[in-house]
Amino acid sequence: MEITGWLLDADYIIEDDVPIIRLFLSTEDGPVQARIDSFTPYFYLVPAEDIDDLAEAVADLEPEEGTITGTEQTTRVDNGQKQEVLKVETAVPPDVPKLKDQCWELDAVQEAREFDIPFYKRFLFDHDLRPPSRITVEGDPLTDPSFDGQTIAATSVAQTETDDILPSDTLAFDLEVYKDEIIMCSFYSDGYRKVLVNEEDGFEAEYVEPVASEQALLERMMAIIKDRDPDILVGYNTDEYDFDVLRDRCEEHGLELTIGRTDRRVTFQRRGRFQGALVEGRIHLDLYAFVSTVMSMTMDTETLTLDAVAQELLGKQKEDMHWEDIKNAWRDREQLDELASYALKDSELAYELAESIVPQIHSLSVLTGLVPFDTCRTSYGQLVENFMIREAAQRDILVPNRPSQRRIGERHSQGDYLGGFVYEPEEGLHEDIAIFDFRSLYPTIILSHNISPDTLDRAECTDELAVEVDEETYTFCQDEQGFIPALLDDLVTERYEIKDSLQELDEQTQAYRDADNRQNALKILSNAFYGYLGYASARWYSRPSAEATTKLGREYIHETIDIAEEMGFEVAYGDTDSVFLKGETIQTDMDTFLDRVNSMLPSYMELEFEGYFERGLFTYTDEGRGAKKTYALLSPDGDLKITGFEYVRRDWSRLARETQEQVIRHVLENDVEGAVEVVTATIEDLKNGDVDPESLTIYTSMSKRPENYDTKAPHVEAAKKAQKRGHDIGAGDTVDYVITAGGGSISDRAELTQYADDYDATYYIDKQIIPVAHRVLKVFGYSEEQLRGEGKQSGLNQFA
DNA sequence: CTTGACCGGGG
DNA sequence: GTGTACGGTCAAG
Repeated sequence: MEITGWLLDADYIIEDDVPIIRLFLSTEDGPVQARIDSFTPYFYLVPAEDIDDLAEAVADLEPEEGTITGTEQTTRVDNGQKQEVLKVETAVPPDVPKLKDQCWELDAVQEAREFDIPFYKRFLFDHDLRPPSRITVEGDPLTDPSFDGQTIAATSVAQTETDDILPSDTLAFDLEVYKDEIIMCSFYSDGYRKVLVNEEDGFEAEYVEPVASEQALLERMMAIIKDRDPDILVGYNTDEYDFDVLRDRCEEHGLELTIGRTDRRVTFQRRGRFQGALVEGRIHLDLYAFVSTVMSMTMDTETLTLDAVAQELLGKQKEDMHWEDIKNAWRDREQLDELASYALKDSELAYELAESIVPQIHSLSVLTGLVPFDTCRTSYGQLVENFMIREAAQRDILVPNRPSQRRIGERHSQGDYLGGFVYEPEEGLHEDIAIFDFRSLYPTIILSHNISPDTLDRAECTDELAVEVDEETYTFCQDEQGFIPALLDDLVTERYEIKDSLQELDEQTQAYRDADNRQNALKILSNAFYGYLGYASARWYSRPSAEATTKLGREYIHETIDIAEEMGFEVAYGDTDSVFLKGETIQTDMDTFLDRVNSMLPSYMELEFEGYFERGLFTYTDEGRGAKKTYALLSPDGDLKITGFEYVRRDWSRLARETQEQVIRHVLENDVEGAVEVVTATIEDLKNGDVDPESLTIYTSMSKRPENYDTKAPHVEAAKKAQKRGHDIGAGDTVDYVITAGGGSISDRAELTQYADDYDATYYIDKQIIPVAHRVLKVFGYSEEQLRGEGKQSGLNQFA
């Protein structure tokens, strides 16, 4: 029989000493497990000298551990050169590491290769499967009571359409815990809301289901997941928190945590510093894992709390209930419906985040060939590397070995190399700024200059590109396209095509969203190659390639600046791939400028017009030089774009942040006096006690329990005082406090916001408002004293 | 200035 | 499990 379905996940098991690949599918007729028993584990040996000598030595080998089931002489491409290798096949995957060690000791062996690629990945890469798109399997039905669905013994597997990606069938969940016991478990899905509550009385909401005990809650929770049987299970920080709790509590009650489609319990896959909770037969995605590893790079928020991430991506907030309130409410059995609603909200946010994030994970999976479980938890470096390994398999390229710890240390100890060029701005206000930037600068440099470890310093080459970096000269052979440029060629070309086609699609359609996710995945991956070349743990690490890339980037920016200056524009600022230009004729001469720059650029590279701004503010550093990476821009429609002002952080009060934004806005609207007035008025309000203490709150997280601090710090003292009032504050809690009026040190007067009846105006003026305002207004000659409303001559700080 | 410990998210 | 992979910040040395 033949079955077509979306490939959710893959793994392998060993039965009767035979490795069996298991593919978990979702089909229109329900879950399917396809088992393949014909795939053989293998690795490669590179001969020290002669391939026949090597083959003979391996044939004579009597392994102490593991079984060699066959060998084959074949040819692969190694660092751009043809290389004869011996493919060694083993009985089971665990034999591979054992046998490669024994083989590597043979004199005839130079080195072993491709011995550490997990068996299920090897299978997916070699068959060019792209989870979670659709595949077709052929074979006979099989009885397997351990799987909740149909099982078939597959004899053939093939990818069908890669653009037919798994439709959403998602269940979000979240736990609430009090004193190490689960008190609530919420679920959210399309048309489904449920909060299980370990408390039988007092709840009104229709979605609440009371249960009699924690054990009953766990049993009901597992039953709900099995009953709803979702392909995808999501949550926020579920790998490191919720599943940890579930494991512990199930153990406590003697329950098995089985919520997958097999009879196996949830397993925890250690991967360096993270663990992933694997639910067999489904895709468990921890949205925090993907947000923190991949998405945070392009996000504005500094913290990756569910609240902040939902705020930025969805424009929505969690309900306004603090952890302290939750504990108290539960302890006193008060506001129970608010509690349930809070619990539900977290699942709802996770579900809504999943609607936008999961398709991105899927697109990256289709591109890299990783299963969504892995894509969700993989760093940029691993994403690139897995993509390269799969492409290497398709091109008969021999994958380099991972560097040893010693080698990684050596790479680190080489220190940093020069990055992008940053133009030091002249401080003050600049008018009429046009910003231009290079479209995908580093990917297009690598592509158009054929920068790659396998084109570097080639012995026989007719067309060489020399790049001088410091004292060194690196040459990249232009005769044939290198491995990395070839990959980027595909990625960049496809992305440009999709970007073009997007313009003809309606944004509301699924086709648009699919194409947009695909182009975003292409962008994420292609932008990660440059970083990968300089990543010390990379198999294809090439510091010369990374250095040459930034060197060429600096050259292109300099040439762009030269052309701009020749044309009479003034350069206000520039950073790595962008230039900020000024000049009365900038609007009319823009096309000429772009033409001149673009005509000097090689193919693929392009300078684009990014935007026009009426005014820009640049500050200077304490040394009196133009501050790089710190500026504010005002667009013609009144939008502010603020970059790098360090006071715009959570460890500053909201009043300070808002004051700085207002000051910047006034200054950009050519109203410096108005900016000063904002400061003066804010100071007056503070002095008169007219400011809401909420806007003075400062947030700091506790790294340890309050009593374990040796030093006296405001947040620690506030926490200690709160403890005396009966609060339970532990390591990891975020403390929100206000500096109150009165005598003693700052720390003595720090109180949790809820207990702050007043505030210390002097503190907020001197330590919060003046610094953020002065940061901007010093550019216009204002001293801190002047902003405080004192005569410059006084020089005394009366508030000290 | 360099080195080592700590931290992220969750309740 | 064909295991075990981060990067930034901050206090101490």
